[in-house]
Amino acid sequence: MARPRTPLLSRERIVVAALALVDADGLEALSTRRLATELSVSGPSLYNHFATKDELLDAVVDSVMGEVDLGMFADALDWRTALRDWARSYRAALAAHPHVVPVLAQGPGRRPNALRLADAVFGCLVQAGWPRGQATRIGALMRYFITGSALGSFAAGFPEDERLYADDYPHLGEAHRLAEHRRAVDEGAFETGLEALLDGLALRFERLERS
Amino acid sequence: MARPRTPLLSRERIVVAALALVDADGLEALSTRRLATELSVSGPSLYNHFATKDELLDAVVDSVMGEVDLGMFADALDWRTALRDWARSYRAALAAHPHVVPVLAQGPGRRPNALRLADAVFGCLVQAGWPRGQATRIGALMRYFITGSALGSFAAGFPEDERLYADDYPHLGEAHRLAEHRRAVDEGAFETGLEALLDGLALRFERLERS
DNA sequence: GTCTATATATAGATAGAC
DNA sequence: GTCTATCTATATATAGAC
Repeated sequence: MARPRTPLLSRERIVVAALALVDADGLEALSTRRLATELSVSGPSLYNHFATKDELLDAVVDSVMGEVDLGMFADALDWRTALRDWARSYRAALAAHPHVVPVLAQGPGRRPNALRLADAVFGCLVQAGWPRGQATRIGALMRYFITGSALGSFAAGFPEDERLYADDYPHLGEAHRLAEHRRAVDEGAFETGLEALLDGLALRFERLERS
Repeated sequence: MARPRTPLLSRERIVVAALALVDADGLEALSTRRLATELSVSGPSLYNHFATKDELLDAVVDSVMGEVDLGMFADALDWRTALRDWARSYRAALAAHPHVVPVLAQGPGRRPNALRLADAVFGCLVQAGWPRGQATRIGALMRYFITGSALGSFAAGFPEDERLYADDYPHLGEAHRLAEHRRAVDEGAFETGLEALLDGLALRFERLERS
């Protein structure tokens, strides 16, 4: 096939297909061949749009960060409400694409959406009255909790084979039933942890204001 | 070479070398060929000790879980002290081997050390008076926070090139200096988050006891 | 901007000699 | 229990025709 009238591919089409592939079968399933097949083109055609596979992966990762809502920081509510809403949106975006979490947990690098997110969180906290050092730590610890929440289901990690636990793990007698309640357990743990974290931070903020 | 008098390899020697390789260059660097070279044997020799590469990887991952101290749960101090000490030991073990975190965050599976850990944490919380449902959530949310903390450095994720931030990210003017203080930032964030979490959980525990 | 053909590297795993 | 030889599959990427 020669050059088509209108291009078959675009960076966006490629990124969308690549993300779908990663979501379905994991990062290691993202090969240029498979991606090209999915897009009904030949492998080398992709190199007209991305110089290397790494450049493509970067775009895929940042597209996930682009799904995170940052609007709550503009409206300047209190820091606690903004942080809660942001955390939920952030987790939802990551949990929809768990296989990209290990990559994006390496930090923003030069990816615009990731940098925009860091900028918004830090700006909100400083504006609310947190000292810059503390604001940095809060940004970090929130990312720790959220990426950890999206990296893997807690409930689904326990095999459903009841006999596995019986003899050796006295307290795990009901662990084989965790997978059934996967969503409730995982979301309950996230919400409990989020509120506990915010309560703990609020205690520190009160102390700060009194001094 | 024929069968040697004393075996050149053992499961333990292989696991230790494999972990060193993963620590140095990441999970994808763990190939049977490279591992064999590192051990001064030929590739296929490894298959006398592990049936598949997956079986080997499982052993590597569980060896990291074996580094986590669980002694604090036996002495039955208050749950808060035990949880704090355990969290620090857990994070230290994982942070020493960040490349295995995405695998072990998938849950315990059938790995004995991982199951032992889950059993100890859950048992401690229930014994301290937490309802079983709450204890499950606390085990989950602690794992979220700890794996997230060990998955990647927050500080090291920001490029040191000052010009990157200047125009587009008004609040990140000092972000290029984060990498310098990497350890202080990452450990400070972990400690702050850990104490905030424990404070928030303690609030809930008090409420529980009053009712 | 897409194609076919291909270069080059590397992977996990098996067969069978010793 | 280790070896050599090899099978089979798959990867990223380039050259050059159209």
